[in-house]
Amino acid sequence: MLEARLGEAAEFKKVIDAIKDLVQDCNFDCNDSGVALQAMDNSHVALVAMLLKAESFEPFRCDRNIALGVNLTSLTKVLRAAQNDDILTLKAEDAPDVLNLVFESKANDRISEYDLKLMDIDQEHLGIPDTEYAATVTMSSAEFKRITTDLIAMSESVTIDVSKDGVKFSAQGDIGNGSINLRQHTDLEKSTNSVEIELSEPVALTFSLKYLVNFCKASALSTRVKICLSNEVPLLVEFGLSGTSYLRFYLAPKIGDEE
Amino acid sequence: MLEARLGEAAEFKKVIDAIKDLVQDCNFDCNDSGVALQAMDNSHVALVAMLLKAESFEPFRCDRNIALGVNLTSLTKVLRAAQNDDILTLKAEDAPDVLNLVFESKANDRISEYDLKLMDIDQEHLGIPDTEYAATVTMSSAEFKRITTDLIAMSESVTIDVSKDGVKFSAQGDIGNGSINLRQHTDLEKSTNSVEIELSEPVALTFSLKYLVNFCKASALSTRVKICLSNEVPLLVEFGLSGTSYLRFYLAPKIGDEE
DNA sequence: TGCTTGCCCA
DNA sequence: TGGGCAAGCA
Repeated sequence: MLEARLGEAAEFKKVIDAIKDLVQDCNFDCNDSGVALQAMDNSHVALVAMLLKAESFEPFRCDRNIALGVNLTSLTKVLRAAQNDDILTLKAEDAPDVLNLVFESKANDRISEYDLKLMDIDQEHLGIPDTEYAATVTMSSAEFKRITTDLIAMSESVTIDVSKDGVKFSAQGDIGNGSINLRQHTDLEKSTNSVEIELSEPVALTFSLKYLVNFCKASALSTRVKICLSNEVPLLVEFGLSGTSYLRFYLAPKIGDEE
Repeated sequence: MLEARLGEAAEFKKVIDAIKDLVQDCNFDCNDSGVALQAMDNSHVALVAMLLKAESFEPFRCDRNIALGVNLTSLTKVLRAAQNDDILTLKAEDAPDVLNLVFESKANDRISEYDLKLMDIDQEHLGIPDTEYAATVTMSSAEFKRITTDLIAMSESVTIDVSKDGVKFSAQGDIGNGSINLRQHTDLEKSTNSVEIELSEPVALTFSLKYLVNFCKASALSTRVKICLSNEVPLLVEFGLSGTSYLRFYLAPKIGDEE
C-alpha cells in the first residue's frame, strides 16, 4: 500500500496545475523511492517527467510498485478542495480502484476525504537518456515566463542562442521581430535574478513558444529554472521542487522549414 | 405610508443580491414590525424568507400594512447606484405605484433618488411552521460556502449527517467520492470558526447542492450560518442580519431514488 | 444551458 | 493573492 503525507498541499496542487493542460490521463508510478510521473503531451511533442522523492514526504510508505492511473482533470477538481496549507495525504491499496486523498487543516478541525476513481492506462515508458547538455542556462523562472509570454506576441517560435557570455531569445513574426539578451551575471542583491551559463559549445535551437509558455505555468513552483540544450536533442526545462524532487519538461526543437 | 432608513446600504444590497437569482418578483410586506419577504423560488423547490425588523431601521415608520410588488432584477439595477456606505431610505405611499429609494452619501454631498415601479403580485402566503429541529449546526458561513462549492465538483447532491460529535458532508459522483468532517469544537482564537451542534436525534438527509451553493451567496452577510435539519422537513439555512433580522432559505430534502 | 477560462476587483 | 464576474465554447 501507499501512504504519503505532504506538509503543504500547495506544491502538489501547483504541480498538477502545471501538467494538466499537457496531459489528460497518466500513471503515478509509486515505489519505495517516491512517486513518479512521465507522460507525452496529447500531441506527442512534449514530455513531462515529475519525480516526488520519498524524502519530500513525511512519512512515506510504499511497499511495492503501484501504478495509479489518474485523470488529471478529475484530480484537479478534487485538489481544488484542498486549502494551500492543508496537510495532504495520498493513500492507495496495492491493487487500487481509487486514490484516496485526505486534506487536514493545520488547526485539525476539518478533515476532508476524497476517493478518486482510477483507470487502467497503457503507457509506454520511455527511457529518458541522461544527456550531457552542450549548454545549461539557470535563471529566474519569473523572467523566463515573462520572456516566453512577451515573444509569443510576435511569433510562434523562439530561437534560443546560448554563448559563453549570455543567452539570446529571439522571435521573427509578421508584425516584426523581437529579441531578449541576458548576460551571464551574478546579482548580489537578488540572487534569484542571476543568470548562470554552463557551456561546452555554443548552441542555437528553435522551439515552439506555445509549449514553453505552457511549461512556465510551473514557474510558481520555483524561483529558478534550468534550461538545458544540445543540438538535435529535446530541450529540457527543469523546475526544482522541495528537496531534490523535480518537474521536468522536454521539447523537441523545430528543424529547418518548420521554424 | 412607509419610511424606513438604513445607515448602510450595503446590507440591503447584499440581501437582494442573494435572493435575486432564486426569485424574480415578490412582495415586500411592510407593517409596523418591519419589512418581510417570502417567496418560493422559480422552480418551487426552495423558499426564501427575509425579515428586516423595524429596529434594524432608524427611524422606521409604517402606519398600515403595505405590500410592495417588486421585480428584483429592476431593484438590483437601482441598488447598483447606491454606494455601500450610503444611507438608504425606502419610502412608499399607502397604496403605492412606486417604491421610492433615496441614497445619501455620508458626507451629505449627494442625494440620489429613484422611483421603482411596482407590480401587483398574487402570492400565496405560506405559513411556515415554527419547527423544532432535530439537529442544528452553527458554523462559519465561509466554510459552509467552501464545502458546498467543493462538493458540487463531485456531485449534484450532498448528504448531511449530523451526530453528537460532528457533522459530515458527503457526495458521491462519477469521478469519485468526497466528504468533509467537522468536529463540534470551540475555536478560542477565531470564534467564527467554531462548530456548534445542538441535537435531539441524529439526522442524515440529502439535498441539491445547486441550491445550497446559491444560498451561500448570502455568506457575505454574516460570518456565521445556522443549518437546521429534521427528517422529512425542509432544511433551514439561516444567515443573521443586523439586530435580530434574518435571511432564511428552506430546501426540501431529496428522497430515495432522487439522490 | 452549463461549464471553463480569462480578466478585474477587493 | 483569492474571489467574483463576464465572456466564449462544448
